[in-house]
Amino acid sequence: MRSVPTILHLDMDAFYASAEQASKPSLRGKAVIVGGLGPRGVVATASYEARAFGVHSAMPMAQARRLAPNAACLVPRFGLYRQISEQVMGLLRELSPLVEPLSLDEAFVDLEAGGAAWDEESARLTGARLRADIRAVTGLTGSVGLAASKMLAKIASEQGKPDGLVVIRPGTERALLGPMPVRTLPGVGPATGDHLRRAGITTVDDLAEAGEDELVRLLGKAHGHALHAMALARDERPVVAEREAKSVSVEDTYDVDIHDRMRVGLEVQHLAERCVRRLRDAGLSGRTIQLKVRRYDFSTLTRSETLRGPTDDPAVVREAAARLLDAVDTTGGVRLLGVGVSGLADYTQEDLFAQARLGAGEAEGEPGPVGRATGGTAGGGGEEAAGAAVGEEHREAAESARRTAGDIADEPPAPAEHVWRAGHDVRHSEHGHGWVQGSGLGRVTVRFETPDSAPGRVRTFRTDDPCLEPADPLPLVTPTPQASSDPARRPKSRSGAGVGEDTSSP
DNA sequence: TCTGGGGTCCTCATACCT
DNA sequence: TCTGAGGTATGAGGACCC
Repeated sequence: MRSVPTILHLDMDAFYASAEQASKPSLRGKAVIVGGLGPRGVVATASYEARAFGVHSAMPMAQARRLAPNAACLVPRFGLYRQISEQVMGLLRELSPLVEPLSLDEAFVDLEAGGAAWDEESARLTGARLRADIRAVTGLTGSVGLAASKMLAKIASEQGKPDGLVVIRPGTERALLGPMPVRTLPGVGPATGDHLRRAGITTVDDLAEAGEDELVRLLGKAHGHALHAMALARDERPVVAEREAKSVSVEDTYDVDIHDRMRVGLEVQHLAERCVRRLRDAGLSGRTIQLKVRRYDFSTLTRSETLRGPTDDPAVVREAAARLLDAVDTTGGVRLLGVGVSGLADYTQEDLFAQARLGAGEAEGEPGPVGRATGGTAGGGGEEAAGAAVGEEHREAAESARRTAGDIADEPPAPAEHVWRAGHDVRHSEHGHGWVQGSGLGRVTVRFETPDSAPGRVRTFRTDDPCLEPADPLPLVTPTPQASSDPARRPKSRSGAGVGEDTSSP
């Protein structure tokens, strides 16, 4: 393990909820809960104001609403979060080529590899500057942890939350970790935590004292070794920039359990098609098809089948999923269905045909998947990508509406109309930009405000009002001409002037 | 109180091959 | 020809993460 705290972990504070507050002035300082709004929804993120009521991630939304009845509850807008995430990841990549994103709101950076830090002081300065840059570019706050390993950097950023920076000095790790509960360590969840508690192990010190053999006996080889090393603050995992996806899957939880076997079959077909769409969008194909069924009693079954070769053919995936479903008993009803593809390969069916043609005699160069154009999913123009993401959300909204409608009755298909989802942006030809505060009974309530306006006024319209249409999210910070492209602002040089006294250290 | 969605990794059992 | 050991692939399930 290195002897300088030059691994940085960034964790954006209450990311989805903060993004919503930044985009909606009337929600600033208020309890905001982002998550599924259906009867089986759970909380994805709660603002710190909502957390004060006891609301937290993964809590059933119904329970969250009881705890914080006045909170604003919004569905996630992944298009917006992806946009902001790209801005943040861009700032991280200015520091080092070794950036390992863990999710939209979290990443590791190897500052040493990028020359952005070489000792504790330079690391601290770089971390402080990064936080300032994130705030300037996105309007949001993030917490930074700095340490000599990934595990410790992550623990440090957790300690810094919200809106802080914590450095764990090399040499102090064991003393710091020792008294912490075992659940602090990554990879120790509720099940492992319980298991260890029953064995009398509750703190990191207890883990270290238990010894490697005992931990292997309790938890198995891989987990036992890994946990023992972590308890001794040993973590040699490098920051890895490029990680390839290993599987692609889609799943849906239904508002009401599905009992009708025919309907279950149809849903599986739809899921297979959506899964293939995602697979193709990523320029991938896969060999193993997996079906997931969660039954009425929450028991979960998976069935999988490995094909002779990779495919991205919707018919092939649909048929495999249908075969797998044949082997599953769904009497009693199902609450969730999912279809996934793993054993991924970096080419599509068309490539296979192309390769076959080449093999058959068209002896041209460049046969492999390397130079393949993948149709603008990654790295394309920012605005275009954002538009695509929003479109995707609208498609998902329509899909969700279709599902819900299907749960209620077998009615003839309704005429196409907009689905007004809470929190989503809209534009009114007369009142301008706003967001949906709620809808129902043929009415939609809109609050007209923008990220840089004062809290706006609320108006109610008919859901089919022709003046109202869905809109793309507005940028949270109005871009200034030379923002972030000014090299003088870049935290690259070794002569950085002092930045930020807001740092803390344990 | 009633538990999402999209992933990764590990363990254990089984089958097949050498 | 039979048997067992070991490696590898596959399938199911579970824990964990954000």
